[in-house]
Amino acid sequence: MGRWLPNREGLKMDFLLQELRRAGYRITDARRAIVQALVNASRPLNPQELYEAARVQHPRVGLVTVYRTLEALLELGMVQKVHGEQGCVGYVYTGRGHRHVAWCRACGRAFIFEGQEDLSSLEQSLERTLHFRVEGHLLQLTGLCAECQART
Amino acid sequence: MGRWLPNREGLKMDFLLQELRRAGYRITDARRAIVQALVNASRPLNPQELYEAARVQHPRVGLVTVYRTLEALLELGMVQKVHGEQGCVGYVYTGRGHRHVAWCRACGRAFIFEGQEDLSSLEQSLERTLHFRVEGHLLQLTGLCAECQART
DNA sequence: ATATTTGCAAAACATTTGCACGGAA
DNA sequence: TTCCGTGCAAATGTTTTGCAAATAT
Repeated sequence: MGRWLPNREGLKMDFLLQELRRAGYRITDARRAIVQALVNASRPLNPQELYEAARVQHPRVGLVTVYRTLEALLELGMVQKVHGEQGCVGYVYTGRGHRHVAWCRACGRAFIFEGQEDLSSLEQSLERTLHFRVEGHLLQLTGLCAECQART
Repeated sequence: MGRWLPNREGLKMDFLLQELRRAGYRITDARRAIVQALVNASRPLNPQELYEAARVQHPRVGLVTVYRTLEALLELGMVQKVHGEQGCVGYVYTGRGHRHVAWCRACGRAFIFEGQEDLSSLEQSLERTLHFRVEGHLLQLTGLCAECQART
């Protein structure tokens, strides 16, 4: 792949920076480094890990700025917290829209996919039986990705 | 309701204590108080809140014991962590089996229901397209319960 | 020019651990 | 009697806050 062509991660990074700018945030070296580390990550990163990854690019960045940037990206719906069986395993870039996450417990990678109308029948059933009006949901899957199944 | 008849919460409490005993845990005053506070709660409680509630029954209980008891109950699948839009809102008794949670953002109550095979089509689709083998999932809903809708 | 953002240090908060005593089985 | 469980205190780990200096717009 020629290095003068933007790769997939470069596109994601530009998109994220655009979204931040559109929302009124300023684009700084710290945010660039954090966003870059995030989209380049092969798996969800927690704040500490993201901090360490961002420091490669921008050594003066502080952990606090990582927290603040994650907060902004969550607010904008660009990033999701990923839950493994034992709790939060980190944050992952999901992009805009209704995305779900499948997390491989073996390699730790997260697979992002569009949330189809999978849950509408469940939601209708809740509405009918409990009269509960569903506004949002958290759906995350854990298991084994194709490669990690093959590796067994 | 006659106080000599076990009420719904009393039955839940007995069940939880039995399950703890079956798993090899000893039944102590601290565990009794914590379990009682948990099943009597009208909404998910965090460790601090559960600690305060348990102290009504057993003032000598320590916060650490609450953490350790919650850990045991989670391990046994008797209790689930409840996630609101902004993060964890506490732990709720769910009983054995595959249960899902709908959390009302207005009154804070959690509604527990059986997990039907809602997700099997989604899981099959993941299997076909990504060859991802789903082993477990986290599904929680947020919205408004019937009473809180009426109250508007 | 000016309002946001940053990084530091410290505070606040949450959770876990070591250990001697107490209590369930 | 035996070993598990307890509560305390302290350690550890995580996230937030106040603030003066740096910087994007």
